[in-house]
Amino acid sequence: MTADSGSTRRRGAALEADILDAVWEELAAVGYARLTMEGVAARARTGKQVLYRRWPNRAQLVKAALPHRFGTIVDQVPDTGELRADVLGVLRLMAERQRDMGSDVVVGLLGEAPELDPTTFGIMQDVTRTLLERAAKRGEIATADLPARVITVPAALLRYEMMLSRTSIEDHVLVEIVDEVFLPLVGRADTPEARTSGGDGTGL
Amino acid sequence: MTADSGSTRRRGAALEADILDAVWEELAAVGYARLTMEGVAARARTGKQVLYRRWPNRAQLVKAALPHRFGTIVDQVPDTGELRADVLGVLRLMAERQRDMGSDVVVGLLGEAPELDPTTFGIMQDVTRTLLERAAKRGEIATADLPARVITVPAALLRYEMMLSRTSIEDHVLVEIVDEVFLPLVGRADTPEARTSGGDGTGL
DNA sequence: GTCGATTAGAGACGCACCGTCTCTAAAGGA
DNA sequence: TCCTTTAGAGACGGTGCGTCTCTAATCGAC
Repeated sequence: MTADSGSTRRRGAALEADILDAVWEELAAVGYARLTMEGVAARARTGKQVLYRRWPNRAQLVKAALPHRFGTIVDQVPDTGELRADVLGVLRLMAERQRDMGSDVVVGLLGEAPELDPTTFGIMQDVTRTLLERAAKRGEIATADLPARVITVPAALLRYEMMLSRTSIEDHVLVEIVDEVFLPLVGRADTPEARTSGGDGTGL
Repeated sequence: MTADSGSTRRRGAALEADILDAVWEELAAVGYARLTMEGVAARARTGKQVLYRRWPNRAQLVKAALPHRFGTIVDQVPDTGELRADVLGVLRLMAERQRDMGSDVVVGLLGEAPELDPTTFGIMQDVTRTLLERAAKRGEIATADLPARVITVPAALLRYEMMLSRTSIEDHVLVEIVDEVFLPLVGRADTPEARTSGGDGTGL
């Protein structure tokens, strides 16, 4: 639906942008599982060869469409002055993205692109570490010097949830991850026993 | 490689068992991504129709092959008298299974079988709860009455790790999940600050 | 033991999509 | 203006899907 580019023949970056838009529309129309190179080419009004000249396969094509649509998450990290709100904000960003792109994209990509992992998934560790360091500087937590395993917990739990559920993630899940797991783990000053019984996590 | 069944025509349960064995061999030979119905049929020396008569698609077929190979995990839950060893034991069981079936099976199944989740994945919550209740009864932890979100943490983190990594999970990852995340969360009596700096988790 | 219902084994079939290849002509730079 | 690049279009062989058809082996009923 990129409106123009009606009659003239597109090239280079402009063509590429149209193609990635088409990927996005195709994703919305049929989902990742039934997205085909031919479908994308048709929607972008171009030939398959044009696609294959740029990306070796479906997974790489879709992977390229994501930042084209979203930009990097690093530019959108919240800074509210409170750790809980920061982490929750980041998780909400992730959930929102997944809602936009359809629930089967992440697991689909993962299944097809073994080499996808490090760049795409490693970023969240840096983001979370940044939030922790800010919180430590504010005195909100004792130290940001936590094991990588702990730092990656919120993103890992959320992504696991995303991969399992075909539907979009409800907000209370994010709240639970933060309040029942992450904050207790990082030892935030004012929530030592926030997790006594089976609360539904919607409080606060 | 089920040895016999050389000349006579198989039927019913015996045939089914041979097919599921063939699935397993095919999985080992080519991995989930390149496993085909035709390949399985050929290896089991039968026709595709025999497969389709029993399972509607590849995902269901493979899903059926897993318990045929492994049995249910519920029958193998360890009971060592110590929470840490119990949880670690269960995680090792999961990791071992994944090592056996190939790293791409879980994510592959997940991508193709939306309806797979609840039965297959929900079991770990009950297992972990059982371990916690035993520990509580022993007085090792204050209470087993923890939020579901916390109880599912170890299995969730491990499965996330399994889905990301193409290779098999190293044992120190399991140790980290238990020592740096799970035990601190359930508030085990004797490990209040086991998580000061970036320990490698191999201790003990 | 014979008969009838079931279903295994084998393969052909049309279909969808893959990834490659070829060709013409439009675009853009020198 | 010419020349290089490459878009747009489609054909191609190949693979695997899921369906369908046919023969004959097997099993249960009697």
